[in-house]
This record gives sequence, C-alpha cells and structure tokens, in this order.
Amino acid sequence: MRYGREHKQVTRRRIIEAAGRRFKTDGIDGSGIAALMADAGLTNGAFYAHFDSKDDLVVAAVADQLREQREGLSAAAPGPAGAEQFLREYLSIRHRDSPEDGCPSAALLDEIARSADAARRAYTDGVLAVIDDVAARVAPDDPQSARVRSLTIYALMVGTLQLSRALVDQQLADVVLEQGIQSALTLLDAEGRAIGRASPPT
Amino acid sequence: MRYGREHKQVTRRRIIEAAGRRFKTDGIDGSGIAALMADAGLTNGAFYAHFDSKDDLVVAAVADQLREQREGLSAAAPGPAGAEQFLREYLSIRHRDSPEDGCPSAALLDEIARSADAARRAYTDGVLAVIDDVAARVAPDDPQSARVRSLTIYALMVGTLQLSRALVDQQLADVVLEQGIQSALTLLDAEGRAIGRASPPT
DNA sequence: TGTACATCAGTGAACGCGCGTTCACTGATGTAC
DNA sequence: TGTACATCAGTGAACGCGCGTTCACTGATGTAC
Repeated sequence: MRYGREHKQVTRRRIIEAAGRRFKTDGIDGSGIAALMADAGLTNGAFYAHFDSKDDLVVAAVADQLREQREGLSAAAPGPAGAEQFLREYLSIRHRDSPEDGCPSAALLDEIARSADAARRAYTDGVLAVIDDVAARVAPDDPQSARVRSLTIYALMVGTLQLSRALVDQQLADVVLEQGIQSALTLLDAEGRAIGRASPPT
Repeated sequence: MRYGREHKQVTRRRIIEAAGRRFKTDGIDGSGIAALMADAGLTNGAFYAHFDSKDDLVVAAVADQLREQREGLSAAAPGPAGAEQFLREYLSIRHRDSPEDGCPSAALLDEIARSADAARRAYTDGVLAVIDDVAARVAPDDPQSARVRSLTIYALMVGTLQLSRALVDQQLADVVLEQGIQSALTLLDAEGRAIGRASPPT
C-alpha cells in the first residue's frame, strides 16, 4: 500500500514513542522489535523501512524522550518556582509508579552508560538541553556556572527515583522520595547562595 | 568427578563473584549463563547443580555485591572521616572507569528496579545494611534518623556515577564527579547540623 | 476526467543465532567392607 | 591396607524459543498520459 506524503514520518514518530515507553518499562535489552512494533500497531517487518537497526532506534528514542522531558519542563511556571515544581513532580509517587510515562534517565541511565557511542552522544546532547533550561531558571545571570551544579541535582533526583523504585519496603520508598525533595531543595538553596542571591539559611 | 567436602561451596562462590562482575559490565539481561560460567572456568551445564535458575543467581549476586560494598566501607577510617573517604573513592575517576569492580547500584539499579520481588528484596536488605553502617558513622547518637538522609546521599552518589559514565564529554564527566563530591559534602554538613552537632556554615 | 502503471510502506514467513534450561553421561573421590 | 562400589560436580550436546534482521510479496495511493 502506498501512503500519503507525511504518512511515513507520522509512523516513524509512532514507533519512536512506542519504543520510548517500552524501553522504560522493560529496559532496552528487554524489549524486542516485534513487541514494540505491535505496540505501534505494525508488524516486525516494517521496522527496517524506518530504521537501520535497533541501535539506530535507541538513538532516536533516547533523543525523543529527553526532548519530551525538556518540553515538560518548559510547561512549568517560569523561573526558579518552575524548577521547584519540576522537582516535586519528579519525586512524586505518581512518577515513581509510572516509569512508562516518566524520565528516561531514571529508567535507563545505567543501560545507556553501557551503550555504544551514538546512544551516549544522543543522551549527552539531550540531557544537557534539559539541564541548561534548568540552569537558566535557577541562575539566569550565569547559567553556565550553574550547569554542573544543576546536573548534580538532576543526578540526585535520578538516583532517588531509581532507589525508591527498587526498594520493596513501600513506606521507606515513600519517605525516600520526600527526603530527596528536601535534599534537592537544600542544594538549590546552596545554589542560590553560590550565585550571590539572598537566600535565608535553612 | 567427585570432589572434596567444601569444594562445591567454593565453586558456588566463584560463580557468584564472576556473575557479579559480568552483570556490572554487561547488565543482567546482557549476560548469558554460558559466558559467565566460562568466566568461572566451567561449562554451562554445571550451572544448575548450583542454582535453580538465572533469577536465583541474580538474587545471590545482588546480595553478595552489597555485602562486598559493606565490607569495603568497614575497611575505611572510623567515624565520619571514613564516610567521607568512602564518598571520595566512590566518586573517583578510577571507580567510574571500572564498573566491573564497582558499586552494584551504579551499574544495575534501574535493572534491579524492574526485577522480580526476590531480587528487589535482596537489594533492599543489602543496601540497608550498607546505609545503616554509613548512618552509624555520621550520626552515632541517632543512626535511625540518619538512615533516610544517608540513603539520599547514596542516591546522589549513584546517580552522579551513572551520569558521569553516560556522558561522552570527558571533561564534563570529570567535573560532574567533583561537583558530586561537593554537593554530597554539603548534604553531609546539613546532616551534621540536623543532628545538633556544631558545624560551620559553608 | 478516466485509465494504466509505478511506487513503496507494510506483511508475514524465514534466516542464523544465542538464550535459559535439560539430560545422558563421565570419572575422580569418598565410603564400605 | 586394599579393593569394589556409590556419589555427584562437571561435561557438552540438545531442547524449544525469541531475538535482530532479511526478503519476496501485497495492494492502496500518487503520477503520467
């Protein structure tokens, strides 16, 4: 069947989105081409009309997931208040319990770290785009200096969410999220002081 | 061939240690039974004389890896100084570049979070044993209250190491480690204040 | 406008391969006498 | 102490299965005339 002009791009996007969800649920190694093509309403054979290989899809999906995270951030309130809102939603029970809709770093970071160069490059570019938006919010006067500190706060959030997902003790998993928020706020506060803005001691 | 009395236990331990290293290098899904039995100097068939299934080995390997991390910690200097030493070694370039010898959380946490109950239970027990030792160092008077805060600092360390491993920009990956140390020290310092010990403001 | 043909996204079976697991067999050692 | 036998950790081939990938084919739509 031959389709209209933009049809192929629409399908490609549908595959990338289905892959993003499935990777985050079952891992990259744990997700087969046939399963994720079925998620997209297609059969396995069509895959290679859109991608050279599974690795090629991984690169596209990682980039897409981080683009989506960045868009989620830009939908938040402006300035530091939006950064704090992002933090609280990130370390929420809802986010922890819905990895398929959530952060690709929390779901996949250690697998990405083991991946080939192309996937790590897509990750690096994508996460820096997210983090530079965060830095522009918390330190509009000097976002460059806030980049690495923002990356560290992001790392705290990622590690905390992973830990909360791994713990079998539900009550402990919940208080870990709360403590993650408090500690991230402590670091954000130190950040405020680091860039010379007035900020009351805790 | 029939072997001596403790021979089987020694072999079992050898398999668990080989599995720990391989899992951390290639992921759990990425490690085949035949490959890790070869690492232990055996062939695939012998595996089922020691374990019921791959899942059974995963449980044993996760527990063993965290036991080893706990032993590494207890080898450090006593008290808070030892906790800081642990932190600095954790966020070192050497640790980042040798995942096979390193922290199981940094290498496997998101995969463990997706695992069946038994593996998550082994992880929960193991990581709490490590963290309670940390808490006893930083807050000997009230380790219980320091448990969750110590878990959060651990989460920061785990997320930071994963991030540093994933980034393709080497220079950035290095400064992320340094910033991770600084931010963890900031939280440890806040911890000192939280339990009422004198601690100079940053 | 109507018809013939070219296009190519998608189908579904098949490829070789490595997976986790099973099993008949081996043979060095421990045990019984 | 010497010999016959039982044990069982380990071997290596084989199982069915799902993996990533290939390929001959389909058929609805776009294009040419």
